[in-house]
Amino acid sequence: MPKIVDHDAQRELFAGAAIRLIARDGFEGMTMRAVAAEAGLSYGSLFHYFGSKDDLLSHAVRLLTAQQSRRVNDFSSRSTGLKALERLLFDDALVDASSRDEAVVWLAFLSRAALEPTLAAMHGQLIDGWLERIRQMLDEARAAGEVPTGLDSEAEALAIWVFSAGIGQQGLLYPKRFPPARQQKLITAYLDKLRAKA
Amino acid sequence: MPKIVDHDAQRELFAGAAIRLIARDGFEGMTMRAVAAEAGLSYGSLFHYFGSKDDLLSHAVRLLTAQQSRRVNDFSSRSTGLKALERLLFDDALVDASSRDEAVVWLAFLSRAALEPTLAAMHGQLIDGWLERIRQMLDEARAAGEVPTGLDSEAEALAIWVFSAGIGQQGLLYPKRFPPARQQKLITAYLDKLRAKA
Amino acid sequence: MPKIVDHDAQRELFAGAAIRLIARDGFEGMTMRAVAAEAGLSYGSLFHYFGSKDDLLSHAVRLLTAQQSRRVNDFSSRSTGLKALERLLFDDALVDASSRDEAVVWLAFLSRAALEPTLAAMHGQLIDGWLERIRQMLDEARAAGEVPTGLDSEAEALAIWVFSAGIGQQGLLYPKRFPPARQQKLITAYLDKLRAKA
Amino acid sequence: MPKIVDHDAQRELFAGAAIRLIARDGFEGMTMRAVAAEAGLSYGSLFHYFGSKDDLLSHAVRLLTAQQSRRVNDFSSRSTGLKALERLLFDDALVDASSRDEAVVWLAFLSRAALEPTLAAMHGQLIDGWLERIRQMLDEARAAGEVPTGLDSEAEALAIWVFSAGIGQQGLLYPKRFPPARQQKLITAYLDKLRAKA
DNA sequence: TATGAATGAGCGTTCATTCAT
DNA sequence: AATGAATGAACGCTCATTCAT
Repeated sequence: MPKIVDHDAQRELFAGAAIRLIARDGFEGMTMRAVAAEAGLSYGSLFHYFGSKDDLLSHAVRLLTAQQSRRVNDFSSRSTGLKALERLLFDDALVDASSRDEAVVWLAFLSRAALEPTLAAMHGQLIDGWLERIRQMLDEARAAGEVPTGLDSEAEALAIWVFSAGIGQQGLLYPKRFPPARQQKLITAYLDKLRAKA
Repeated sequence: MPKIVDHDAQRELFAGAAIRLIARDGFEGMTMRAVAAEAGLSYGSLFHYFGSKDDLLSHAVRLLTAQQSRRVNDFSSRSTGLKALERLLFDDALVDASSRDEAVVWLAFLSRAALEPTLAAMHGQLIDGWLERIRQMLDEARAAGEVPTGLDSEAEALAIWVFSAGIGQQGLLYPKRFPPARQQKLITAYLDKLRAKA
Repeated sequence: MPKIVDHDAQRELFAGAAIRLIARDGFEGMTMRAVAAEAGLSYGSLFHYFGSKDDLLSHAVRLLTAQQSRRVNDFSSRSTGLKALERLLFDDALVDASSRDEAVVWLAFLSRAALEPTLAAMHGQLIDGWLERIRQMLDEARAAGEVPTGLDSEAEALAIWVFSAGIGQQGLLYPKRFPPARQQKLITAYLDKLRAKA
Repeated sequence: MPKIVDHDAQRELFAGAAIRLIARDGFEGMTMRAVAAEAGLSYGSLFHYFGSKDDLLSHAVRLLTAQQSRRVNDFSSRSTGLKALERLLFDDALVDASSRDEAVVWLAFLSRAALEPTLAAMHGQLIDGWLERIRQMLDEARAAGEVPTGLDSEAEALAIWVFSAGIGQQGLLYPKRFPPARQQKLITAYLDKLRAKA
């Protein structure tokens, strides 16, 4: 009689452990043995759920980005326009103590994506999704008269994205000079410039 | 008398090989054997010049950043104001085929800096140096009347830095959507906003 | 359920292989690869049972000395007095073909103990145990009237120990001049001198 | 014009450095680079004077034993009988702080001699020389009436040798229990037993 | 399905030795 | 003769992966 287990729950258990360890030791520093130990499950069973380390890695990243995507969607549906955009960026791009682990894993992912086309493709899809959300918010803002009618929402979405992503990264790497409050201020100032033109 | 060799030249030979391999295989994917082969010298010889892999790694990063610092200094001394700043950002922040290797290594370095305080400190120093250069250029621009007199050059330097760094990173990771021309346009548009206020 | 193996039996398998190889190649000459091959198991497997070469080494020495200690205890419980002592020394201090490996490993251990305080401490404990056994036998012999009542059993135990240890070592290093028969004769002659005084 | 150097003096310089390093790091722990550094000479020149590490090692041991042989000869020529023997043993077998290095190297040598026939042969020759000196002293003592006329000087020389060698070794390995004074006492007590029979 | 023992390729590092100058 | 750079085999150790139970 097979033991009844929730396959997906076990997978998430392992993936969560992997994320914590990547945040601590980096992608390559994470070992399969350590993941099993961190998850509190046996070593051998890890290979029942993930065929290889790469498999686990990509699942962990997918888990991470799914959570982020869900948050983006939440924001874009809960409110509209520039205010929604600002709150989204505050919540998602800013890096503080609570989001540090995620940011470290994301950076590690980027570093690998620069080397592996497969991961680069995955990265591209995620970016496109986020850009589309931002563009929609900008269109809403324009319709609401918050920003100039001549605004090229696609180009501006790109600019906002790289700006806020850059801010978060610096917040992770150099928290002394880019504390959360400073990150906020930079984002607010940027959005204000958009508004000012109106 | 011993065989006459230029110690520093040999070190640069190895460090250059290391940079190429990091760009191809990542920090951890780079092996000492591969570096020796890439440099065209023997494996054992590598350890005459670098006591350990970490030693080689930090020297390679230092070489990279020294080159970047030198370029920044060149720009800030050769011309002045916004024009100088724009050329600096074009030359240094943009990522195209020719600067791809450097950008990959830099990203790998950032990824490690998120885990190791020593590298984080090194990163902080480099950032500070670049921020200072940008601030000086902004001050010159203000003195020349290119930007509003009320401009907070320190805060704006931060914004310019994270923006251009973010652009370069996306240029590396998603060249299809962020080709060099698009990167240029984004930077130009950003600087124009500064000017527009004047 | 995992493959069922006797963890301790595997450890002894490796430790036994280590002892044979130390006897052949010395402490430093023994390689982990050779131990695995000698034990008939794979290289990687060795590191499941011993975390490091030092770990294996100390376990091997411990195994050796445990066997010796057991023999000493056997002797001191099976018979008493000078006769017991003589048989103990014949069996334990003498070096012939059958005990050569043990003696070589022991000598290698001594050589390392002269350099490493940790091993020196281990050595001291072993010596103390053996000295105590010999002293007890001498006390028994004195109680039985085999040796003079004025005998200082502690000092004499020391003398007997260094003498028999010295003989065994020469038996190992110079078997032509110190064959087992000669070693026996020297020990017998020494003990006779004790008796003669009675 | 070749530089005028004292070939043998350079060799002794290296050999002396080797002995110090063996005493500190063991036979295998001694590296050729460290020897050159310790001798204050260049690495490459070491190989002008010694064709290989083994060559250096055997020369260092030869230097050590030559010094010991010289001392033994001195004693056997300067005085006679039991008194000479006692002084010889005090001076040569005892291990105190000043002779520790020599004793460590000697023990390392023994450990290797157990593995290499060449060194074992060298060891045998040295032993034979020392045994012969002791036998002569015993013969002198017998002629002088210090020991019983029935004494088997050859067998007794063997006994004295292994006893004093054993004492010295314990003095090295377990100085707390075998301090120099205790070593002396044990030797004196042994010789007294010889005399007592007279 | 679950477990952890078994495997061996690959890593960074050391080092005696050789060799060009 | 003197120097130290060059070489590569060998070492201890790690680790993802496989497999027997």
